[in-house]
Amino acid sequence: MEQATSDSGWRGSQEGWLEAAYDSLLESGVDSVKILPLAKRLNLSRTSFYWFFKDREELLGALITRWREKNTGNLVRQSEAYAESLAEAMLNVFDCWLNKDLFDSQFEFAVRSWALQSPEILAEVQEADRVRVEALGRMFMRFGYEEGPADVRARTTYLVQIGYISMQSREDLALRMKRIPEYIAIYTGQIPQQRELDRFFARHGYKPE
Amino acid sequence: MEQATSDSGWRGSQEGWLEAAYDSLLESGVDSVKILPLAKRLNLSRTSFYWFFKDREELLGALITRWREKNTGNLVRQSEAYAESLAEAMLNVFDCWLNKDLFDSQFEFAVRSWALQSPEILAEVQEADRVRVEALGRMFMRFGYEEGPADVRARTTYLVQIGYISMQSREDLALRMKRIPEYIAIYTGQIPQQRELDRFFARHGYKPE
DNA sequence: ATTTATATTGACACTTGTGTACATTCACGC
DNA sequence: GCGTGAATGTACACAAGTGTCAATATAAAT
Repeated sequence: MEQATSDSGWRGSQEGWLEAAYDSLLESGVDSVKILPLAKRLNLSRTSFYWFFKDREELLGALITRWREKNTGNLVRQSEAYAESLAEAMLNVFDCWLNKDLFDSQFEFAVRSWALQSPEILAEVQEADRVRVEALGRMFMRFGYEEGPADVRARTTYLVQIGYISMQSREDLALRMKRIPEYIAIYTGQIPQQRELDRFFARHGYKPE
Repeated sequence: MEQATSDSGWRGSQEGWLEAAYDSLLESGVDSVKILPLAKRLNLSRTSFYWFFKDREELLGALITRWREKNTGNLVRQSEAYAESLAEAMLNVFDCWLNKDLFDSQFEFAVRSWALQSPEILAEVQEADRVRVEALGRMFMRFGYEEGPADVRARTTYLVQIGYISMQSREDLALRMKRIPEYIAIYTGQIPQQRELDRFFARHGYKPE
């Protein structure tokens, strides 16, 4: 009979292997996503894997789908969210950079690194970049920018974040928050209102001194 | 007796293996830098490798040294070069982004991806980031910025470029040149002088319409 | 011609990974 | 308790990589 996938008494599951693969990908890159080590981690026999996935390829495909839906999906959504000013709209986008549920930076970096050794993944990443920059460009245009300048500003916004991710630096929340108003000013040419910042800080559980 | 390393009648050499390793690293990442495939590429026996290098580790170490000396070395040099205005100084830095001899973007990306699977490389990359951002920060300070704002602007400048590299996009020279003045304006808050731009365009062999 | 340092090779022993075939175990419905 | 399908495990065959060793080749110096 069919079985609810979770909590069915069995030790393994699609999700279990996928989660282990995800962990390994983030920690050490695609080449570490090998069935043998995952099996050890899960305390399962290596070959048990093949009950859930056809082969390694299928597992890697599942990882990419997960990445695409989470990161690109949420970034586009945030860039389209309601806002009264450009600064507020930008702060909506910044939610992504501070909330792991909206945008998974480590996942992002791991996938971009993966692109180096796989043309298919490279195509995926470049398509994602295109979609994201276009979404940000539309955001600037909603607030009165012409297409050209909107594009350069969208790129600056996006590239700084991709660069930041690529630096893999682990700065604390306070330091990052302190820099936010200055970044907003550079990207939008606008000083954010204090109440906009307060709302932003509040929803990220940050209390400025 | 001692022998000039190049053109000594032998087929292999330190440089030969290193060059092959470099090519493979840029094409497909560290995990592709394997002795067996390199040997095939060089039409040499695999084991011949061990005459020039102790083991794979030593080869990878040589790659890192090459990267450090080239990319970090030149970026720091360019940020310290003579300039009459901040915009001109920034254009000196931009030389790096347009001249492969000064800054090797693909190499940079490959090394950053490598950092994902090796704590030693991660430490190298983070040290490089620190050194580079500090050098850029000093450049802004030379032109009157206070330490705080100089740091944020240095970061923006640097992060956009790292982000650009991370996008692995292959845009043509004309498109990139067209965006330069706007980027300079965003980073420095200054409009570059026409003669500064002309000098910059000229030294990169670009003729604006 | 002989030596010598430099370079190359094949054979060996080892490790880590893949995927298939077949047998076994387990939880549950009847 | 018995069967059934879902899940796991064992055994096999294979591929690609590492590094060591002893044997051999090559160019040049004497």
